[in-house]
Amino acid sequence: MVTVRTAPARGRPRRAESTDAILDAALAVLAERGYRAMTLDDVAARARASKPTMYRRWPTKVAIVAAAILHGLDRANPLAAHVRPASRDDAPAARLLRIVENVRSALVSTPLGGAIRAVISEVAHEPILADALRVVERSRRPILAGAVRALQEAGAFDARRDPDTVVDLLLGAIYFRVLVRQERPGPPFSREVVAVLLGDAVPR
Amino acid sequence: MVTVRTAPARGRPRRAESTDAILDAALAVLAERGYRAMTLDDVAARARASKPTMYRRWPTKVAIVAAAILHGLDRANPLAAHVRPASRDDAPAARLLRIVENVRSALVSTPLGGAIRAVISEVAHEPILADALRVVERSRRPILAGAVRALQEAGAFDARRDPDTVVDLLLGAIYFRVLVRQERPGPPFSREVVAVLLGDAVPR
DNA sequence: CAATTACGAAACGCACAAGTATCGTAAATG
DNA sequence: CATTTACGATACTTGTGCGTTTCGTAATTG
Repeated sequence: MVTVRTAPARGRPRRAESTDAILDAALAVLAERGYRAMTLDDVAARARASKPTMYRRWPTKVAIVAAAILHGLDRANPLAAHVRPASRDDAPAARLLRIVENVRSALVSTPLGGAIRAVISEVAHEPILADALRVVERSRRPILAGAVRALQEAGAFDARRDPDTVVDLLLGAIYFRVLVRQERPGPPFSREVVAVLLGDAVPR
Repeated sequence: MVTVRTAPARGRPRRAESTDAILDAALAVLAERGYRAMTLDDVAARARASKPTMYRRWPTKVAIVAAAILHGLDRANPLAAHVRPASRDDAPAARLLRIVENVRSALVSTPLGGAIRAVISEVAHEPILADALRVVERSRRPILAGAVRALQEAGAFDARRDPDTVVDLLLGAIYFRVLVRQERPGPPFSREVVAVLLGDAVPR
């Protein structure tokens, strides 16, 4: 989380809990109703805050949504542990599978995932959202690409292939299933996706 | 195209060119401005038609957008030939590559592709759009899955893998690059994507 | 205690876009 | 020629939601 040093602090300080509550509410409403149907009155009500409190923190609706997504990302990193973090000690194949599965479960069944699905079309015309989505994307990519590279070094996967493209295939399959085919695949789908690349050498 | 038999026809008939012009305009505006910012006045102006003319044909904005997408699909099938149609006579690998490339170029640089990118987030809350997107998806899937199956039968690809999942990887990679990574990959990307599955045995 | 800033509640201004209505005219049928 | 329906142009109605303002109160500093 990037915190900006603020002025010396006069008068009554802002409630930090409100900030969190607003971003959580925004994420939830976004996932439930989509970007278009999400109103700031909804968010305010859900956060038990007032609109002026929101506008004191962010200037526009898109800014709030972008902040909510980054907030969701901050929140997801520690929480991803509930599935089980992919550790350096795993066998490369198991490690890859675990990361893919984390991404799947995040996209399918977390507020951040719902929010991403809701804003993905807006991104083309809202630079602020585009930046936020890029941050999310880039937070996962190196981990995944690293796992692919480890497999290549271990001789388990063709070393001539570009790891970034391989990541596109893996994550793309999940996004495609959810966004285009409009389904909510479960954990077995992650296994099958990884198996397409590694054959039946997918553990656990 | 599904045409519904209409009433015996009294009075002045509707201009079929207007219908086409409206759907073309809708597709273009959709791709340019996105669903939210697209106004029906824009569409009417671009189609050189009036709003009543539009509302005589479809009842709501979403209905127009859904019709435009299906119209774009009708229009794309013959036009996909401009790239070069994948024929039954191709070698399986070449055939697969050609279909993937067709999908890539359609998504990246065709009005239908732009429209799909624009509506993909709305789909979750607009059943009419969800149906339209499903029609598009299902129009391509069997062709792709068939090409995968041919490769499996030819022994060029692991026969134990589910062809539908393989299709998700292929198309997903393209959609992911465009929607999430916000890039516009060119033809080489199609080759690299297919190469991830088939190795360097990708022809042409 | 004075000054400053935050808070919730409520109301408001305002722009914008979907969908409708009106009107004079055009194209079809019988 | 009478009837019916479509057309473009234009104006209109109506709802909605962003962003602002006001107000009485609370929390902080000096």
